[in-house]
Amino acid sequence: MKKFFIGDIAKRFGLNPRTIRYYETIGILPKAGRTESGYRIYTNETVERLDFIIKAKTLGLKLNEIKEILQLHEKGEVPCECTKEFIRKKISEIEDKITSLTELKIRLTELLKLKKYKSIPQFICPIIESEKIS
Amino acid sequence: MKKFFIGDIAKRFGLNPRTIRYYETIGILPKAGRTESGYRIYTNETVERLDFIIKAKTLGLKLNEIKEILQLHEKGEVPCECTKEFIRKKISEIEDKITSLTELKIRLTELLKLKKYKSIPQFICPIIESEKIS
DNA sequence: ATAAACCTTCCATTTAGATAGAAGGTCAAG
DNA sequence: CTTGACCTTCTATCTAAATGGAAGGTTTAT
Repeated sequence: MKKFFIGDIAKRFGLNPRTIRYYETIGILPKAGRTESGYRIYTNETVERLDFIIKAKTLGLKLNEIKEILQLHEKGEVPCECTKEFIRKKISEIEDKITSLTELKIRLTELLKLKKYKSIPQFICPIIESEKIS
Repeated sequence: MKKFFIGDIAKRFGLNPRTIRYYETIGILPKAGRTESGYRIYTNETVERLDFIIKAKTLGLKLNEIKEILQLHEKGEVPCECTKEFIRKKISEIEDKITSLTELKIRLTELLKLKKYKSIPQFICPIIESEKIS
């Protein structure tokens, strides 16, 4: 089996080698094997794990959520229920964010439409201060 | 004119006194006057400034953006153009965020609908790995 | 054999916006 | 006059996810 150094892996995933070491220190990547001189060597197993991590991140999971899933996996459990729970929570957070961003956008757009700023000299910025905060 | 201590102001705005000192250190609040014993004393001017800051924050401006606006104001300029620019940028950011959150939500929702996880034993979590990453 | 390009660890810094602890001085009410 | 609730500064910590620098050892290609 071909051995990979950290730079090979980093390049393959477009990551900084430091990031991969960081993942090891926070425990979402297993401790890498070492060459005689102390260099980390990686096998396909780690590559697959990293692939998993990146997909999960793309889905919006946080590193500590990914860690929980991986820990279930280590214990021999199929983490799908856990993952589903994270995903449900994530969807709900996303909905909340979309709602408040949409409201904010409406407010900001209305602010931009205002024309008569000049008449209120005691304000720092009439755009902001003439806003009716809900 | 009544003098206010930092706690009065903090209470009025629902802030931690530390936050108000923090705002002073980062330069979005002016250096407060002091009593003989060194206590910060606040006047209506600071109260108005803080009110401005909180409204701007509610609009989604970052503290360093607020600082820029305030610096324009100090220089005697009406910062509305600057504010409008921030607001335009903010709206555009919001639109981007809404777009990607919406896409993410669709993907996550589809993942939750999958039923046949068990058939793929070599995966860490089939929900995540059977995902087709764009 | 030597230089470039790696790798290692340790410690610190980044962003953003605060918040916490400690040690000590002050103010106000009873 | 004392007690509790303030206030001060200084330094450190938090989240999240890395990234940077320094000092030093290793590999690889020429």
